[in-house]
Amino acid sequence: MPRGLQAAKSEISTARVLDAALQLFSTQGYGATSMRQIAEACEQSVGNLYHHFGSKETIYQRLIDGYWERLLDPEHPLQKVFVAANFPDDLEELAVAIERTVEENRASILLVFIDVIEFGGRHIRPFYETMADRFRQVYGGRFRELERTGRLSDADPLVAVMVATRWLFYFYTVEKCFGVPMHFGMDAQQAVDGFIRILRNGVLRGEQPQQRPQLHAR
Amino acid sequence: MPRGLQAAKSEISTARVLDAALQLFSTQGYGATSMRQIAEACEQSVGNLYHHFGSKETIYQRLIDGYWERLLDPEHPLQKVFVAANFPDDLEELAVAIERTVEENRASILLVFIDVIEFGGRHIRPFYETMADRFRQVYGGRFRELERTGRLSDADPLVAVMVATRWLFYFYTVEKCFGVPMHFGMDAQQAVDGFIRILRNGVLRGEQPQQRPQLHAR
DNA sequence: ATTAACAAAACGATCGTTCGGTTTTTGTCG
DNA sequence: CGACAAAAACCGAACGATCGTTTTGTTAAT
Repeated sequence: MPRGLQAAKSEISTARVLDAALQLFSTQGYGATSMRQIAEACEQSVGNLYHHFGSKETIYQRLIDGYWERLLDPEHPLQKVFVAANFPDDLEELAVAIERTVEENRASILLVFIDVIEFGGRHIRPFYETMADRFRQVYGGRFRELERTGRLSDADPLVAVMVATRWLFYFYTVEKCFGVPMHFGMDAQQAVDGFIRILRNGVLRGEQPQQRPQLHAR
Repeated sequence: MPRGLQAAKSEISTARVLDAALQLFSTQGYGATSMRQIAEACEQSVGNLYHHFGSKETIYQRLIDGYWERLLDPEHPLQKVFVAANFPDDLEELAVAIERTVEENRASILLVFIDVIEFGGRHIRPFYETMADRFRQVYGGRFRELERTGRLSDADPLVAVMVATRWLFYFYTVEKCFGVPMHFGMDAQQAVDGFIRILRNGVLRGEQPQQRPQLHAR
């Protein structure tokens, strides 16, 4: 069945191949997963996989690209929270969006760590650079008006958003992807609620302006 | 050379083998690293490696155990900060201790992620359970007295310490181990200083008691 | 007839591990 | 001390399995 002018209607289910590969890569790593394992899992011949994908790394790259596109889609809940940019009032929404994102991309997120270890981050680097640009673009402008309201303390709001985003993302990643209790036995909801509360008001009583010790020198 | 009554005096440099293995595992993953690569890197024969270690996984296990013991050593800077428990005044010291810990254990920390991916966290789980116990033990008692001073807001101090510790650890891990800009292009010192400031005082002006929106339902 | 889709065998390389054999060290007896 | 078995250290070939990929061929759609 040759590819026609309309959308290619190939016999093989590409999605099924990618699903199988994702499941195997994310639980064994890239190098430890074989093409024969992938072929067996999606009930295809090894030869046919090479016919459609060309190489093992291409399959892996397709998985990374898919995750990337899903996350950068303007329709994605996480992007909507970013665009709305109601920090710090939207912290609960941010938490929920990140929780769902991690939940729905468990395996893909593990690919990120696999890439860092086995490829030196080669496949994911452009993704995070794009994210950083978009981030500064959205919040950079937004915060100039936010600062004028006088609601924020003198903490750098850009740092604050980064702190919140990364902490939540990492917390849910450990919680949902790693399966290892790396949070000192803390309960998830308690930890997230506590984190948000601290983020807004700090751990010290706010009546008197806090003295700020000199930050450590380098 | 049979092992005498005194400490075994083996010819082979165990440290050299482990160093080579750590370097390879941490840059390629476990499954993608071969015994022949390790043997070549430490200039030993494959047979001799099996004579002294028995299997590839044993070498890996020894590396995990070594990291564990280094971190749990009461003389380790990080443990000293934990025992002193001057939260939140010691946040700068905590940051420095964690930065140094990550710096000096770059490769071993990558082993943790390798374990999560390729072994489902089998080798590292007991370690984090021990950490959690010790953590609650130290800070549980400490915070009962700290709360009586009235300096802390009503945020759960145990959550606060966990938040701080994990955030710093993860931040420096990404910074020093991953080599990928995952922090939205934020500068390291700026981010850490900002984080500590936020942790103490929050991002909102503290004059009036903040209204606390209902946390999201599940 | 042409070409994509698919399957299976084959290729050279490499995997973790074992094994046979040699070298080196050690403990013991004369 | 020297001789000598026992044991550990060490090496490299070999084993069976499996790796990513290619090749060869057949089937099915256009």
